Amino acid sequence: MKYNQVTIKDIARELGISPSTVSRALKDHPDISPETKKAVNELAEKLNYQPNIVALSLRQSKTNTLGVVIPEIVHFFFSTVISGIEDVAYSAGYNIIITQSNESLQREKTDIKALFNSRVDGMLISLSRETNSFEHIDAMMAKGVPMVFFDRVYDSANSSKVIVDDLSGAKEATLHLIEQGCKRIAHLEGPPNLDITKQRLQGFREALAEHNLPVHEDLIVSCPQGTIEEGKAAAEKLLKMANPPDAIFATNDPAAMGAMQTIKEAGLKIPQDIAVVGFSNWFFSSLMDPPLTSVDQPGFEMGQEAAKLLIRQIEVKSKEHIDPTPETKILKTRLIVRDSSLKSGKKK
Amino acid sequence: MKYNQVTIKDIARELGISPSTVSRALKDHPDISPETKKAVNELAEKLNYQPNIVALSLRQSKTNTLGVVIPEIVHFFFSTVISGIEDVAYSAGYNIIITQSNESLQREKTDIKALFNSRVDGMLISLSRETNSFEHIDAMMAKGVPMVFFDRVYDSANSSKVIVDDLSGAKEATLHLIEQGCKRIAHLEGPPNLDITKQRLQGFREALAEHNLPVHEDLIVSCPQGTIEEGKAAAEKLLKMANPPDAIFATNDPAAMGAMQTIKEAGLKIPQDIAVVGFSNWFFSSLMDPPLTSVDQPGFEMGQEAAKLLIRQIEVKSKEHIDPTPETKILKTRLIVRDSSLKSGKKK
DNA sequence: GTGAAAGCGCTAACAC
DNA sequence: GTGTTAGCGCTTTCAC
Repeated sequence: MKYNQVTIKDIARELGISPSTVSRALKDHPDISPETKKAVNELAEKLNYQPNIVALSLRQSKTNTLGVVIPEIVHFFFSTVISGIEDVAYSAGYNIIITQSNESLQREKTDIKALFNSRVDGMLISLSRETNSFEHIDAMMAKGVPMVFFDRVYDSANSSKVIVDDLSGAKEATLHLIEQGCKRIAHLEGPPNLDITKQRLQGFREALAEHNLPVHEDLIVSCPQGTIEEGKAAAEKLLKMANPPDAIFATNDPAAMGAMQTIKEAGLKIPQDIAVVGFSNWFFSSLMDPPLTSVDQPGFEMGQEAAKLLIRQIEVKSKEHIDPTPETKILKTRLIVRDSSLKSGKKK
Repeated sequence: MKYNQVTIKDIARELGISPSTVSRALKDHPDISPETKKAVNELAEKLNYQPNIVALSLRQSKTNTLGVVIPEIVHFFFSTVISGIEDVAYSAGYNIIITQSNESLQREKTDIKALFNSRVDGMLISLSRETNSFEHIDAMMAKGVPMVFFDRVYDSANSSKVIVDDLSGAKEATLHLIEQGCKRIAHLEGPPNLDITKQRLQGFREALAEHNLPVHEDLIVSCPQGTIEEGKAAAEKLLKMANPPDAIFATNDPAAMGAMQTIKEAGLKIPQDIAVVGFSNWFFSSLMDPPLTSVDQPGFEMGQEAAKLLIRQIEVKSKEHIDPTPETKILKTRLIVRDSSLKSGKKK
């Protein structure tokens, strides 16, 4: 902005001293005499001087800004992550620039390039659903841009990332169902190309194996888009079976909701006739009817951890002039049980 | 960032020409010969030259960045607004810097100052719940910083704003209940200091008046924090009355949810025994059981309109060197009826 | 058609 | 203790 903003020069002129003295006085440099400091600070206050960060950024080749590339902002999980990022960034004196790829690889590329042009000090990235090539990422890493991936990560040896322990989370949820006496547990899968889908299925399998329960492959139903409709369709299919399941483990929010709707419409009780657990977040799940027991994903914490990792990386790099070794942080999920008061009727 | 990024100078040196020529060639200046342009562009491509936006910003006193100050990011409505802002900003070539005040006046002040120091070209602001003094805003306006307020606006003559027509929305929702045959309609109010709270109550009153229905003041219950618990408490109080209401108009999401829970727990049917409408957004409301008829708030559109207004203001100001006249944009809500199939049992 | 020079606002050697 | 100078990367007069 122009708006003839007051600069260090204005203060210098008015006080009959040089701009560098003003600069030093403002940052409390030991060389400057107390009187000068006082005069400068008072005038700065009076004129409401505000340092021009853009000039500073150019001068120091450091913008104190983090770029964020996220698939979509309007999503409970991602907005929670942003909030966590903002929290840490604010405390550390960084701004955040948000871009959303809208799940498009093309947009993701454009966004990353734009962030680079803005000379952000580092980037926090969650890949789009479409992303299957990584030259745009590799190019940035080659330039030495600090990057931290979260949730939808780039699985490369030399990139830092923050992920959720999906396998353990899924296992824990499945064990909960088993403890309640469920024997035939269905599994609603998510998008096939995502790693988390595999992890969650694996956790499901491990829980069954631990209790010597067979895995019925026909009880594993795919919900590739993660929509309510898919959840409904899946539940309809399952209910029609000769030997329907006594529980459903839905690995995404909307599918769980859809399934619950269908079950209730069929006149069945949750969890007495069919128990349902979800893989989602406490907020939505608590609103379901009945409230859904679910695996809580620590979005806020993920944002915080990712930002911390990135900031550490940026600062190590600028001070020690070495590339810090990539780190991976795995966050635990938390099973939030909301059907405990109901399960007694079911336990055998 | 340092990362010895290639600059215009590098290209100039390699080609044995001057930086100014390179600059002109890159922006297709008519003076430059086709051969020079070709050489420059090819080398730029080869070296993967990326212009340094920070230098550009300093030079032109224009950052192509919009600052956003929002009470909280993790909120369906606000994240939707951000998405709308991002949409328009991206198309117009602007970055957005997000800050969240966390409903704190102090944070709001800090955020606004930080954005100013970053020399954003303009600001999009939704006030914190605490904000009751406006010097920090006035100071920025005095400096000539373009600002547009949205949703929680600064009600000053010379500020642009985008708001929702809460009065009409509330009226429409109430009329819907009246048409269904409801006679004793309760009103759950929101935070008392917000203007929207008054508007919504006013709309409610007008609808009743239009149908010559009395306003029962004891059916107006305050839910100042807008929490689920408050909604429950309010419903409990209402159900205990000698002559309980036959409908509840809840002016915020969580209160509607809480009320619905209490009503269902009391063994009453929605909407046959008590109809409920909310003032919220389609997404949440569709998940309720039964799905909630509600007044949809156009968050995405609000973000878009606010960003458009701001960008127009910025560009007018920079071109014509005049302060554009403030504009107010009032967006219509949309009543989403989800109880139409159920109401027949109720109509008298 | 191209180059030289100045300047956006700030800081950091280097002088004295 | 303070001033002078140079420069971050870029654009833009003003020369020629």
